[in-house]
Amino acid sequence: MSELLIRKLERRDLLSREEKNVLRNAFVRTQTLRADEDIVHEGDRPAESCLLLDGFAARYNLLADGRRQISAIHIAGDFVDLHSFLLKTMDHGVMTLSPVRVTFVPHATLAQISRDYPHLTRLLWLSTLIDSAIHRRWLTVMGRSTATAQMAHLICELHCRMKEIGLCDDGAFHVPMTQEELGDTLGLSTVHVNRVLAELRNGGVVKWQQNEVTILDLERLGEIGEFDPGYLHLRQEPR
Amino acid sequence: MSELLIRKLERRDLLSREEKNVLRNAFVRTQTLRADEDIVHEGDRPAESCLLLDGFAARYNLLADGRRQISAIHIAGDFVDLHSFLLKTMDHGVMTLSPVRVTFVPHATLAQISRDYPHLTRLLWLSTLIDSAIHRRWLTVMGRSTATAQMAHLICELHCRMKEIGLCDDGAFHVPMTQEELGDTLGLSTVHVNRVLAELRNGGVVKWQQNEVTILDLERLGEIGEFDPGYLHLRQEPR
DNA sequence: CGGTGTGTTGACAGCCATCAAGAGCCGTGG
DNA sequence: CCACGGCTCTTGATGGCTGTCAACACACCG
Repeated sequence: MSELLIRKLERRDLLSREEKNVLRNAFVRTQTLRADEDIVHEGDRPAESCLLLDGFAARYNLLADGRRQISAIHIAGDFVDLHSFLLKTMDHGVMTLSPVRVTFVPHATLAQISRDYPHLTRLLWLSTLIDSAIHRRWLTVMGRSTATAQMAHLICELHCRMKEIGLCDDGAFHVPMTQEELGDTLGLSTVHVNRVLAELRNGGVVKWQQNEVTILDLERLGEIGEFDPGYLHLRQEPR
Repeated sequence: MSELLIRKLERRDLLSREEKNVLRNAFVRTQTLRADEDIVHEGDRPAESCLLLDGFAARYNLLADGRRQISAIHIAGDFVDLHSFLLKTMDHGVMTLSPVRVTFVPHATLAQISRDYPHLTRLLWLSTLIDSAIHRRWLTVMGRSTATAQMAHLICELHCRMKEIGLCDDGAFHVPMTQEELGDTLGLSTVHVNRVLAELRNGGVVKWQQNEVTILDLERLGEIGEFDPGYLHLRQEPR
C-alpha cells in the first residue's frame, strides 16, 4: 500500500528495513473517490494527511469571482497534504482529477515518526521541499514563458514524474485532465489551451487524445519548454 | 543574532529554553554582503544554510535568454536556503537585493538538530512549508490576476511580513527593490511595473518613493489584491 | 562633467482573454 | 431505438492587457 511512497523516497535516499516498516504501518484507512471530488477543503484542519495511491489530484485555490488556480498536480505515490501536519489549517483545497485511491496517516503518527525516526523525517521533509521546488519552477515558467512553452514544460514534467513511478510506456502516459483544468494549472483560458495543444500536435511534437499523452519528439518538446529536470532532485544520496 | 529567527518561529509555536539555546549556538559565522551579490549560485552544493539577519534577498532562476524570474523575496529573520540542507543541490540562485548581514548554520548541525530536537525540527520544517505556501499564493496571483492586483498583493504580503518582524512604521516600510526586480518577481516588464505603480499612486492607495513604501489605504489595497493573510499561517499553536 | 542606473512616458504590436457558435461524445430517459 | 442535455473539444472574430521599443529626466558617482 505504501510501497509507492517507499519507492519514491528511495529514489532520493535509501531507507532502512525498519523505516520501511514504520511507513507500512503508518496508514490507517484506504478510500476510493470519484473524479472531481474534494479530498480536503480550504480552511479545513485535518487530523490526518493523505497519500495518493492511484489516479490524479490537484491542489487549488478559488478566487472571489469563482475562477480557479491549480498550484500542484499530484500523481500516485505523492503525499498530497503532508503539509497539513504542520500548517494545521489548509490554505488551499485538494481535489481529485480522476477516480483515485487514497490512504491516510494520522498526524499523531507523523509526530511520533518525527520523534523516533529522524532520517525518515528528513525524507518526508524532503518530499515537501521537492513540492516547493516544483512550485518555484512553475513560477519561473509562468512568469517568463509563452503559453506554448508552459504547456511543453508541464508535459515534460509529468513525463518525468510518470516515468519515475513506472507509469510511462515509451513516451506515452495517462493524464486525466480536461483542457479547462490545464488552463487553471497554467493560468490560461481553455480556448488558448486548445490552441496551444493544436500547435504542438500540428508540429508533430505530442499527441494528446482521450487523456492519453504521447510524446513524439521529446528533445524538441524539452527545447520548447526549456525543460531541465534538475529541480525534481532525482538523485539518490545521503540526506 | 538568531533572535530574529527565534522570534519568527515563536510566532507559530513556543520554543523551550533549551531549543532557543540550540539555535543560538547553531550559527557559525556572520558576514556582510553588498547589494546585488550572489549568496548561493544555482548548481551549488552548499555545506551550510544561510539565515538573513538584515536586508533583503531573493531566490531566482535565469532562463536561456538571460531573463530572470524571482521566486521568493526574503527579509530579516528568513532562513533563505534551509532547503539546501536536504535538497543538496541548489536548483536556483540566491542574491542580495540590498546590503545584508547573513549568518550560517552547518548542515551537520542541522542534522544533529533533526536527531535530537524533534519539535524544533518540526518548526524548521514548518518554516519551509510557509515558504511553500507563499509560492502557491504567488502562483494563484500570477495565474489569475491583473498586473495591478499582483502588485497590490505583493505589497500587502510584504507589509504583513515586515510588520511581523517589527520593521513597519504605521503602514510605512522599506523595500529596497528596483522596478526591474519587481517585474522579475511578478513576471512583468519594467515598464508595466512603472505604470501599475503610477496607477496605485494616482489612486491614492500607496506611495512608493526612494525604496520607501507607504500604504495610504490598506483596505482598498487589500481589495485590489484580493489579499487574505491566512496563507502566512501567523498563528501560535502546538505544532 | 560624462557615464551609469533608475524612473517615467508615449507609440505600437502581439499574445492571449473573451465571446460566440458548432461538433463530437456519452449517459440518461422516454 | 432515438432524442436530449451536458460536457468537452474546436474554431473564428474581436478586444484588451501587457510587452517591446524609444526617448528623456533625474540622481548618483567617479
